[in-house]
Amino acid sequence: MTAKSTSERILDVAEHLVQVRGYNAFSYADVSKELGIRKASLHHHYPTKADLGVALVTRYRTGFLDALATIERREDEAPARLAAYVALYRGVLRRRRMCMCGMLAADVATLPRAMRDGVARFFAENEAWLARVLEAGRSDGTLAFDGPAAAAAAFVVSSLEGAMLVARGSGGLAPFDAVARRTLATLAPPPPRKPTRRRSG
Amino acid sequence: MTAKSTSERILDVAEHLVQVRGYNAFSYADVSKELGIRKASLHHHYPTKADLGVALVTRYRTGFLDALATIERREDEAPARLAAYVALYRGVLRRRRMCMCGMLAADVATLPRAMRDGVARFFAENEAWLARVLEAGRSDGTLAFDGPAAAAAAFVVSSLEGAMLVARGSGGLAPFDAVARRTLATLAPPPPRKPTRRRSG
DNA sequence: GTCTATAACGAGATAGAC
DNA sequence: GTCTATCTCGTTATAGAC
Repeated sequence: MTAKSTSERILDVAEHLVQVRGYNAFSYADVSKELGIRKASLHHHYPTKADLGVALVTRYRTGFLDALATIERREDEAPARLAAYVALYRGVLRRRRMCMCGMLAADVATLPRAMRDGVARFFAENEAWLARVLEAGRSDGTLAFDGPAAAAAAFVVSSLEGAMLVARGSGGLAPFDAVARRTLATLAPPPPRKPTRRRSG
Repeated sequence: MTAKSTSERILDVAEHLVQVRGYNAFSYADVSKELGIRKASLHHHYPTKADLGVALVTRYRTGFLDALATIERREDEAPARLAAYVALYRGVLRRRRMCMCGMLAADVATLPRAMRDGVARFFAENEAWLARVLEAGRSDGTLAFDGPAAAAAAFVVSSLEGAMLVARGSGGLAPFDAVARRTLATLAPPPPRKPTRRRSG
């Protein structure tokens, strides 16, 4: 564990600020205060706010890809992979943050093009990964759903992003968990036989 | 149709700006330009931006309640009411906007308390209305789902808000429609008998 | 109710010393 | 790579004439 470079610590602080306040509600001054370093020094690492924003999106997106790869190494079954995917989101919310790209999706009309492209790519990559997992689960019978896997994947991403968004405005983890459980239940295979009318959630 | 008062036209423009850019990315200058009226005049109607923000949330929230009441007058069956509810969201997205309270939910950390309370109330009222519709539908057999109606209602709101959010970043109406259809399918009663394995979505 | 004028502040950004 | 100093602009907000 080498000590973090200044440019990385800038990204850490800026990422947190974007996840909590949004892209347009944080400033170099905020990062400066938090890091105990002057504004001008920040501009040395990221000349413009757009540069910082692009670095932020790129790191977040590739970090997420890494996390997805880790899930695939650790879990073999589709349902376990799905659960780990949900846990990824839950971990963000537990730290009282919103998914950074969900946040940026709200700000999208005000973002430089390179950032917008990064955000779109984040969602595309998430859905592609999920679609693969879902399709595999349907093939081996551990999951069940109708229609294209890509559509089911988009549904999962939307539900989770929406659950985070709404949970921030209302409650916290409990509402998120309820929505997440319901989303996963959508993909569960039907019970073997003789449905004795038991609660599924 | 009486001519709109200036204070209402201010709300119209500000609402649009919030839905597209977010609360922290619009200014009195933007509204001023759009309306052809000086910034100082805006302050006559809404002394501070917080005042404007609170008026914005209140009007949006009560307007939504009116729309829900209209749905209940026009549609008798739970599935039709649900479909009309989804159409409400779709209409917002079709105009290339995001649900204003979904937008404000992203900005929540930067909002004055009165606005936060309004946003929370918006979601609470939406979920309460939906829960009533869902419970009625389950009672008369036009809908089917497990668990408390309130949980299913929260799930619907989250999915739709998330679908709007993600659709803005990626595609447009088509991805939203796909998610909405899938969300509604979650609440559909099982087909009568002999499921001949046909696509449900 | 709308205007001109202006205050007070914070934003993103740059120059140049160390 | 960090600093001080400074610039320019946009922001919210106020005072007071019309």
